[in-house]
Amino acid sequence: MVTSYALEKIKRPGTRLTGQRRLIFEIISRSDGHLDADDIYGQARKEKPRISLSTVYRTLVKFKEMGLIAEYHLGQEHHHYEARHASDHHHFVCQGCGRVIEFNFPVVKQIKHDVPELRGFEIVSSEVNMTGLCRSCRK
Amino acid sequence: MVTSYALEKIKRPGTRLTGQRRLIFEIISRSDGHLDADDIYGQARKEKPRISLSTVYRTLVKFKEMGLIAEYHLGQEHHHYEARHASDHHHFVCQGCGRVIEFNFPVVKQIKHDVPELRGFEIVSSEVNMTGLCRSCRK
DNA sequence: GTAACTGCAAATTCTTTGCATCAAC
DNA sequence: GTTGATGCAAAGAATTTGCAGTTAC
Repeated sequence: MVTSYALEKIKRPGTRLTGQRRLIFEIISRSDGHLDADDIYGQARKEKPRISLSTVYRTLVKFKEMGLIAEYHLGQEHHHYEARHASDHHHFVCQGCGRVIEFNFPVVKQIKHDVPELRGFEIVSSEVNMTGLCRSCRK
Repeated sequence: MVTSYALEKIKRPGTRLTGQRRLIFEIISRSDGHLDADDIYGQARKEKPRISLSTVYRTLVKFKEMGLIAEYHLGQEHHHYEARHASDHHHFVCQGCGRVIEFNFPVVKQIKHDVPELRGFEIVSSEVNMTGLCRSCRK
């Protein structure tokens, strides 16, 4: 059971809370993150076979706009999405095994402190992506 | 005139230095960065009208593999490329005016120091992307 | 009841591939 | 001469859009 507290944000003038949106949000929330649009579509169809891919895409755009989810660009492939809980949570993709390692690092804080070029800016989202080799793949 | 010192890397067994590659490298080098494949194609055609988009893409893949250029995923759009000079150079995209601000920040160093999850990893590339509002757009 | 949302199919955009020809080594 | 690179056209993925019908508010 997913607490849909965050979903209440959806219910505001001009935006409606439909079954499809509720479902998509649930799928993203209960996953470990790193779902792409097609993964979401696949899972959603199990419960609602007539849902369409365009609805998934349109919903993801909405959720992004509303700050409910974050979109990542890992590797050269398509986008991945995850629910926005604690922010400042980033990604390392191993070029050997393809595994994605998540890690925490307070970039925004560090950058506000260390980067004069951005002084006075409002930082809304931040993303750190690294690639390389994990311990096992280094050998 | 672009010093093609870096291009010498290309001349190694199994890889040839063609006019197209020289041209594409020059375009990327002399630009301020943030060219996408189509920008490069457009500029390349001015000098070599019969060059093809596939050559541009194939060349970008080669250059990436060889570490000559870096690929960025700014915003939700397609990829952007720039020559790899000083690394640890990152991007902020203003949601108001669309301007891209570059800044320097030693993420790799910081993360090696601060993030236990990645201890023992070999970090090959790093990318920091931020979005938000620049000073002028905050009003 | 009205405006927002949906499904479907078609369109777009970005990127990759197959193949015959060309050119760097 | 051999093999890697190119141009072209066609295929392929990911994403967006137009529109008529549906549904949340």
